[in-house]
Amino acid sequence: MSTVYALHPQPDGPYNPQTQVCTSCSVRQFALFGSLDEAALQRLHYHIADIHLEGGQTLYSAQQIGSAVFTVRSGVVRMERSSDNGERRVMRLAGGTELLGLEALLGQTYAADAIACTDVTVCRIPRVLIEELTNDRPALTRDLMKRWQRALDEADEWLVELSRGPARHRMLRLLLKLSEYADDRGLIWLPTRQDMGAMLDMTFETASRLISALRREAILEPVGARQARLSMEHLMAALREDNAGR
Amino acid sequence: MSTVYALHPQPDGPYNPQTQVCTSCSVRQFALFGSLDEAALQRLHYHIADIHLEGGQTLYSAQQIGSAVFTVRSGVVRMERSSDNGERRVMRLAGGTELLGLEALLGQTYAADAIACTDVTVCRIPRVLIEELTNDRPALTRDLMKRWQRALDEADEWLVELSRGPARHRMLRLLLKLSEYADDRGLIWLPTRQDMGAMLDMTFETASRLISALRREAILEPVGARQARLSMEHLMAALREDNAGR
DNA sequence: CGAAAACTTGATTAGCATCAAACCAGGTGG
DNA sequence: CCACCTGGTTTGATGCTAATCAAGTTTTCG
Repeated sequence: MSTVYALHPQPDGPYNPQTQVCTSCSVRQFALFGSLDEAALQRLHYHIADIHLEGGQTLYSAQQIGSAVFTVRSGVVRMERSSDNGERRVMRLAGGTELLGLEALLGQTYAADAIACTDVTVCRIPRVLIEELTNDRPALTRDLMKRWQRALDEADEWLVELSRGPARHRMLRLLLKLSEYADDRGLIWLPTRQDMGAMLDMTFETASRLISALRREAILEPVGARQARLSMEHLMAALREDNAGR
Repeated sequence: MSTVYALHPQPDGPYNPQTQVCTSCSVRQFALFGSLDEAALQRLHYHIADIHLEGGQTLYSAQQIGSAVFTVRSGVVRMERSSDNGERRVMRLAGGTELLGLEALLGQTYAADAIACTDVTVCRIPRVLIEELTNDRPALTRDLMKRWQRALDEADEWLVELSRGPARHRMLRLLLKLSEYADDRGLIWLPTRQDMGAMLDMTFETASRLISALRREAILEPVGARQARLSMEHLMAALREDNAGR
């Protein structure tokens, strides 16, 4: 069911080892190599692979020895940890231009599972390539540090905004977070109730009740099974009201 | 009440601008400059200040423009954010050899308040000094990246271990975390009930009830007002039992 | 010593978990 | 094609956990 590309990228299937893909990459100016010119890209000795995943597939797993980082080009990826007794906790989400698996650059194992929520395209960037580039490109290290800081900011946000207060408040904040990853038609990805529970530390029944309530309040309108349209005005109003009442 | 040293270190009082302090620093081999030899330390143009804080004093505040990072040499510091309506959330703790305020190196404002929990000694390391050193010491950048990763690991741990599950479980995990910062006599710093509430997202009454219960169970024995002795065996037993029951 | 802050404990209530049942959509095999 | 199954979802009934409100005690500090 779930395929892992972190260690053994296959030369066929979703794997596409053309470095040229970078020069035309839609997220390049925001991504890691935004500061590199085309000449520098041509000189790369190692392959940047283009990977496609369907929702539910695993990009990499916690405890694996990581030999690459990944730039998300489209779709949403969730970072989660699950304990031996089957309990899951989604720690954060990652969307366009985000860089995942930074710990691999330090020779550490991956700290969490990275699982595609929607259909996802990512670039696999080998660690050795980063090492090669940083030798003559000190600007890249600063870029990497900014990536770490961004990950840290996200972690803090989940701690402060999504792990605190009553269930309804947490759900509203989650919807706000999901709106950051809305597609071009303005639709957000709507997780399963189980996943919502793992994100917000509540049971799936509670998540279901909350979503039903928000639908009745016209904050949310499901579109198909895994998507929804948000009314940002109603959402914002609900959040304000929610903040006022504490 | 709370003094801020981040922007304007005073030449008198707790401020001690001797670079020599580094060569004899008790945490140097674990800290940022562990890899620097004495000659390199002598060449530093900028002062590393030695700062002493009492419990409750602020090291720096969120939103300040940071011009320095800080190495904790002794004591415990808490990182917290408080919203305009007075709600606080402690995001994590930092103890010996930890490096705080990394975001200052990227020209960002501090992301949280850093407040001394116990009496604390820290080194103030100006950003310009780091910049100077990284020019001819690429190993330092890798060291910095490890610091970022460590902060991220801590953030993840708080998310997974201390922001999830029933109140008693979170309190037990907090005590385990506090045991990492035990002093030489084996005593842990015991936060106020308010602070426990801000760390674990519960009311101070609930925190008080839990601590009282744990005292009755001999997991915890208060020593003075702000300290306690832990029975690690009892604590571990309680945690196992707690994990089994879910 | 007196006031303020922190802590403890009790009574009540609200919010969420748990247990349970029914519903629905998509997929499989007869 | 339909019966069936499975996994996700919804909703209801009930109970437990932790918030809230309240009072009293201890500690701290000017």
